Amino acid sequence: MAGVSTATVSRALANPEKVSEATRAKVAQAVRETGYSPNAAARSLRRSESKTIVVILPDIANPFFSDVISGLEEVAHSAGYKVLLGDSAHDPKRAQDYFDLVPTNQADGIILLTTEIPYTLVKDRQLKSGFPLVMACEYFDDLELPTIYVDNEKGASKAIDYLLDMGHTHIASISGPISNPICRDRHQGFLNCLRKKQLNFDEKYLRQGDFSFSAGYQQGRVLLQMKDRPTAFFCHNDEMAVGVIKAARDLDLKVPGDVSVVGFDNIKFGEYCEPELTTVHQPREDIGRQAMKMMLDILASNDVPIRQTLRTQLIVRGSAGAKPQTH
Amino acid sequence: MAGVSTATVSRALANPEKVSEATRAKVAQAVRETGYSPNAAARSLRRSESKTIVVILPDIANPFFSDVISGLEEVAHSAGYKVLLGDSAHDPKRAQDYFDLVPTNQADGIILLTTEIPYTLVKDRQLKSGFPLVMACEYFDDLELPTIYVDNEKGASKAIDYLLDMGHTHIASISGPISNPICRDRHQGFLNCLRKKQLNFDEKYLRQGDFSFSAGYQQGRVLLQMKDRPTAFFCHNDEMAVGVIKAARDLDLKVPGDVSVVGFDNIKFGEYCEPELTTVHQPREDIGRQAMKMMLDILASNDVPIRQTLRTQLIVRGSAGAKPQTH
DNA sequence: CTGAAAGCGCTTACAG
DNA sequence: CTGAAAGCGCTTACAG
Repeated sequence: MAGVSTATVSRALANPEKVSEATRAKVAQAVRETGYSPNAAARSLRRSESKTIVVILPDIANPFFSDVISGLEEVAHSAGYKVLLGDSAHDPKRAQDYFDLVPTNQADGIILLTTEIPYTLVKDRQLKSGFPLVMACEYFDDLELPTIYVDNEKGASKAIDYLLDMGHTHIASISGPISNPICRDRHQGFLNCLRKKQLNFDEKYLRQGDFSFSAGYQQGRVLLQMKDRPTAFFCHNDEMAVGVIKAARDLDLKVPGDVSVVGFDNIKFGEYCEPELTTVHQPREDIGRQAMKMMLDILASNDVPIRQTLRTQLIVRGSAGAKPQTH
Repeated sequence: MAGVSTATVSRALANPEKVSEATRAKVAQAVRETGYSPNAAARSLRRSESKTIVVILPDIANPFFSDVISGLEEVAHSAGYKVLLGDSAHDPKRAQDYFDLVPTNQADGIILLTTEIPYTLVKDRQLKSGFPLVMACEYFDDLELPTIYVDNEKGASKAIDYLLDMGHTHIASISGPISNPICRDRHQGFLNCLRKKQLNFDEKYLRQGDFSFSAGYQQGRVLLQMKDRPTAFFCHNDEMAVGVIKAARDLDLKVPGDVSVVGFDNIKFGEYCEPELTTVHQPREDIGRQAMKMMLDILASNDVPIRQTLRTQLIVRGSAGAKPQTH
């Protein structure tokens, strides 16, 4: 229709500078009239790239991830990449399926936001050097994977130092799964602070949850019903912290009058609960942006650092206060 | 390696019943040894289908959508389809890009969870009969699009009848954008209930928000500072309802003692705020499942209904109570 | 600056 | 039940 070969059309569309201005105009006109759009499958086949990055996350419903995703998409989009979101929570077979998108050329790389997938899956891929795999938010401690996350030990320390400064000595921890390295780091930060003050940690004050509201509620309830109940809680995420606050309310305990609660993540909702949540902020969009930049660097065969950490920030609101006098 | 032609390998993998058992075994063995995986781009090109469905939603951070997505993915996955999530919120150009995935063969269909995208985009596609487009949760009232959503008018009526039964006569409404048909339906349900009781609606009690926490907070604050402030609020979603509760708290008003608040959607978080939220439940996973089934029906050239509605349910918790005596 | 031609890796109608 | 062959729609090295 433009009176030129398909080769020229291809060039006019993909590398306009390789084509004369007159031809470019004719092609553009014909494209407009016909409503032509290039077939992406054919292009993928020819170029062996899909311009798609898969992001595997444990739970779409967790508001923590939405900001990470925004950051990820921002960078991806401006580089002409699409983001395919994969929820792995329900079964490990799904994670497998998502990983398989790379060898089948449906995706160019994988960004992992969770360690809750079969370890061998990651290990095998990581061994093939050149498999484009980036980890964000969490990490595997025995794998040399390009990773971007927050200094969890320091983050926890900020929360615990704050509670110690308010006089608390009986501090409980509602941790995420202790198999998770970031949870171990946070717990380490916790212990370090106690040690500096020559305080011992009583193991009965440590409970594990799965980062859900209800885990926080259940574990909080158990701890609050102990005869020497803790006067403060450090929770490994905000949803569990909100669960603890509800447990306290149900037991007629005031927050922060009777119990102080500190969360982790700084999700939006923390500003709207009662009392407003004191928490440790993670720069979620930044994590997302950096992770996608790392991925693009890998795909461009640039060098990428193995691990990179960002800073947290203690956000002081109303859910933590002085240790109660009577205790 | 299996000593057969590529045609036979292809058949052994895609239509095992067309191949002898011995051959099938040889192929399977070779696949295992080589780690072969078929190139999806080539398959897409040949079959002209991508087995990918794009879902366009206004805001990934809104927890309302995560359950819809679960339902969508459940059905998609079991039919061998992938789901590509697209956040359209930030700019309309993105929505355009997502729509373009269909003519370029990168996606087989579009599921829309929002009306907040350029209208012409949808209109043009809808005119091309056969363009695989399904709408869920919301709808365009002047477009004949296969749509699955909830009976919003009835849903609102359940909330309002409940408030009227408790003696409230000054009920405020914090609506979503009134340009949104589902918001008009909800408001209509509201007005119908008042009319049945011979009550007039005072327009000053109607405020619009954008479904965010902060919109609920701001509009709630304005309404609660009126001299004849309402004794009850009907909010078009739960986040705005939570915002109103916070506004009441900041003004030293008790919920539900001084003000009753009812939300819409029944998001998880409603169970963890104080007081727990009374709200109208939407069967979100069902909506998702049905929407994806409609899409698969369209792709299989089966007939699909233009509009299908599901039922809501009033969830009574603690945020709404009797009209205060003193008022 | 442009065209002819080859080839990316599948799938499938056709022939045997 | 199996193979040879064509073709899906691009892109790009090569030649002019």
